[in-house]
Amino acid sequence: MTAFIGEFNCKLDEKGRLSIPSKLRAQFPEAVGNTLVVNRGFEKCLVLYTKEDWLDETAKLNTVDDFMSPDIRRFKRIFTNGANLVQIDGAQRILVPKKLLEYAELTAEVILVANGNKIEMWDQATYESELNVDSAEMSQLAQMFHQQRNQG
Amino acid sequence: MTAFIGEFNCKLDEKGRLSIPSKLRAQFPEAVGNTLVVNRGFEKCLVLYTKEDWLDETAKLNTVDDFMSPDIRRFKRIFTNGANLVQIDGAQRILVPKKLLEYAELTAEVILVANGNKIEMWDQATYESELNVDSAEMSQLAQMFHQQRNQG
DNA sequence: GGAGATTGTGGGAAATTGTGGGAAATTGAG
DNA sequence: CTCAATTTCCCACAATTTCCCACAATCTCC
Repeated sequence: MTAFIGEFNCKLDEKGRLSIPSKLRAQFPEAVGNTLVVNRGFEKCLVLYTKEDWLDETAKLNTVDDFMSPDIRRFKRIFTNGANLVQIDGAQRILVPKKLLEYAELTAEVILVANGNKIEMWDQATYESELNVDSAEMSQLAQMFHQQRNQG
Repeated sequence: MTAFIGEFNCKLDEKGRLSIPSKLRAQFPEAVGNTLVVNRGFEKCLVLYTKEDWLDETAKLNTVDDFMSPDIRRFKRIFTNGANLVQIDGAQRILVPKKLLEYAELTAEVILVANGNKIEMWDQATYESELNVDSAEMSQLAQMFHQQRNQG
């Protein structure tokens, strides 16, 4: 599995193109070629995957059978529905689909953040408020994480 | 795991480059190569890791699935927040990303402090006020540490 | 203490990267 | 079929980063 590192400030131009910082580009495995997958994130952000990691992600979905419940089917549909293939152009940029731009309310200033095998795309303003925690909340989160981790 | 020792005074030049004292450089395991990870610290400082140690830290995070809960995702984000890869150049320097310089308000005079497998980077002025404790406070802190430690 | 080696500091110049925009190609609507 | 809108491809300029060299400061060993 790929594990990306880094946080980058990028700009969207008026055409909705986002140039991928070379530091990040350099972390893509050879095999990526020029194709990535963008999808909606759970929060108000987008998520970039290598095609391979995306397939792993969808494989995870398929471990739960559609017969199970309407909600399962609905979740899968919504999750899969936002996914888009994007090509990296000659200037290291991708064209982000309009629908997704609107979903994440991306304007000009965008932050790319590595998160395991995913890369999240945030509007700068949104990102800053997401990261704005006081130490009380932080320690609460840490505790919660600790519990969840031990439960599996 | 690496365990660094020492406290060093360094200078940032106008390009934002920090030269790593040879005494510290000598403590890096061979395997480090020329790549380190810088991140924001909880306090107004930055933190340096070897890439390996950083991956170990984050591997813990990746054992918990993102589907789990919003809080999990938030915790991961806050934790990995400003991480950046940096390369050591031919003159034993790293280029500290502007964003992080601003965050820690680093000016010319910088202090590097070893702290387990991390190396903290402080602006000299900030560091001095951080260390400005009287003995009453010190013993109070020690007591608190002891309690927390026994609670787990 | 002095001479040579090593380390720290600064800056110039080349290479790379980021950004913008023009024009051709493609698509879709009427 | 034609026109408009979007997408793709390409080029060019600006900014940043990287690479390199040179000098200053410090350390080490004799």
